[in-house]
Amino acid sequence: MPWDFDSSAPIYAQLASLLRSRIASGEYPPGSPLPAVRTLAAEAGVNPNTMQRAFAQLEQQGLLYTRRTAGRFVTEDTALIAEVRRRLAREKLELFLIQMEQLGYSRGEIRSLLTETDKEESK
Amino acid sequence: MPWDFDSSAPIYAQLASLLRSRIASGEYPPGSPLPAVRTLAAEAGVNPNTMQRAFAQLEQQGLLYTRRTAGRFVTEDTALIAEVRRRLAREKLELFLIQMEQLGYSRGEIRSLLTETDKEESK
Amino acid sequence: MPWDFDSSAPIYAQLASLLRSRIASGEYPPGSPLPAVRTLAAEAGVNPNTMQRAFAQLEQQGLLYTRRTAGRFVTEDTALIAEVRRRLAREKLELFLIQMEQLGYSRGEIRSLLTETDKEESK
Amino acid sequence: MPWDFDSSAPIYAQLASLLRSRIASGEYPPGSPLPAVRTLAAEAGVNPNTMQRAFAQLEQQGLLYTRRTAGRFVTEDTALIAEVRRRLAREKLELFLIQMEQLGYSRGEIRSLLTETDKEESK
DNA sequence: GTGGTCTAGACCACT
DNA sequence: GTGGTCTAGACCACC
Repeated sequence: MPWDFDSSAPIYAQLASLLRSRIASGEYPPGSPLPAVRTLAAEAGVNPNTMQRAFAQLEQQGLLYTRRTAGRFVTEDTALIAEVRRRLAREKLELFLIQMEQLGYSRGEIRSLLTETDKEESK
Repeated sequence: MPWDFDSSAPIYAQLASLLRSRIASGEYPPGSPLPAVRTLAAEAGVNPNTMQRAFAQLEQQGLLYTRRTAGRFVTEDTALIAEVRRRLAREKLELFLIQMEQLGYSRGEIRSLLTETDKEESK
Repeated sequence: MPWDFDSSAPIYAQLASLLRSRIASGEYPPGSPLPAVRTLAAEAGVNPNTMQRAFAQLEQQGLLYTRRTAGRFVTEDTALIAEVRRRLAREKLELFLIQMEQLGYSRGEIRSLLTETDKEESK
Repeated sequence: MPWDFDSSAPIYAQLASLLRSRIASGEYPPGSPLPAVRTLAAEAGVNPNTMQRAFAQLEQQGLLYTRRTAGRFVTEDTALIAEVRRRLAREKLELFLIQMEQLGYSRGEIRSLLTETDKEESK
């Protein structure tokens, strides 16, 4: 039953997902300090509590650690980060492939679409 | 500004998007009659008015037409359908590529990921 | 440095600990419904949010599961419950032994104290 | 009413309790001079007044006495010390037994747990 | 009625 | 200044 509009995941989960991507992509490098909860909360226009909750998810996942009074830091476990990055990429790939197959695209067609855009890029 | 959680598009737009995919993919073939508004609305757990509005969008786009008393039918304009299909695929492709780039994946890496999953499929 | 008063664990952790004991001891049997968050919160004189947080800990630990709109239920995984019960007992035992050793009691003395109280009980 | 989290005893009481244990265990032997209030207060990171108050409790209990200008000394009343030691041990034992009973452990099970740890110790 | 989420604002401990 | 905790009160989705 594909009737499931409104994705509308909780905000804290969406924030967590976003921060996760930033860590995975290296935008927040391993070991680096993260912006303060209040800062990020203000930037995103959410309550600090909500942002806190997002961080809690990442902390539980081991992607960051907290030093009381000093702030939060990205984990130095680059292997973990790499693994998360792979997992995220994999998830996005699968979602993409499913959607394309739903539109009736074969793997071959998808691949040619890809090379097509490559050429456009190089223009 | 990447701070843009959800956006929570209106339900009728989400429904329209879904129906559009079904037409583009051939699940609802050209010229075929569409299920009744009431039926689809009930399936989706949505007010018939909302579903009506979704249909209106598609009709305006030319993807379907109404025959009074007989119901709604998918357009026979296969060229239009094909064009919509291409556009949808293109949109999904771009979104996918942007996400992958955000994770630091190059085109080459993406392509090898693709061929990787190809092999898994054929197992 | 044994100078570390405070104990003062967060309330939600204390609540979680208490509920954990009740599950481990069978006071809340496997599969049984738990009282509503609001009820327990009122009983304990804390904010529902705080009680929620306690439940979240137990849920993460797998000791209970949530059925939206229906309530929370103790897990049916009796093996897990038994394991938690053992762990809790072990922790309390160790704390007790450390304290007794600090007071200069040997294992033999501790054991005889135990049998002493047994006799009192049977009076 | 089992809802009674923390209670968070006043610091001076926690300090008194700790010092009491040290006297009971012989770490501060009968008749021996106690460290200066200021020293202990500094060690514990506490205001000397607070530590003073802890001493006052013990003095009232007869566990130590003050010799003006010379300082504080542990009582020579070994009977009293022994009695306090017994009382403390008894309290801890009872607390432990209550907790274990709450977890559904019988005296027999508790005793076998004890002998179990004995074997581990001797490894 | 249930749980889930979110906000606004507060206080604490630490440094 | 940091993170951590807590409260009070609100709204939502579900059945």
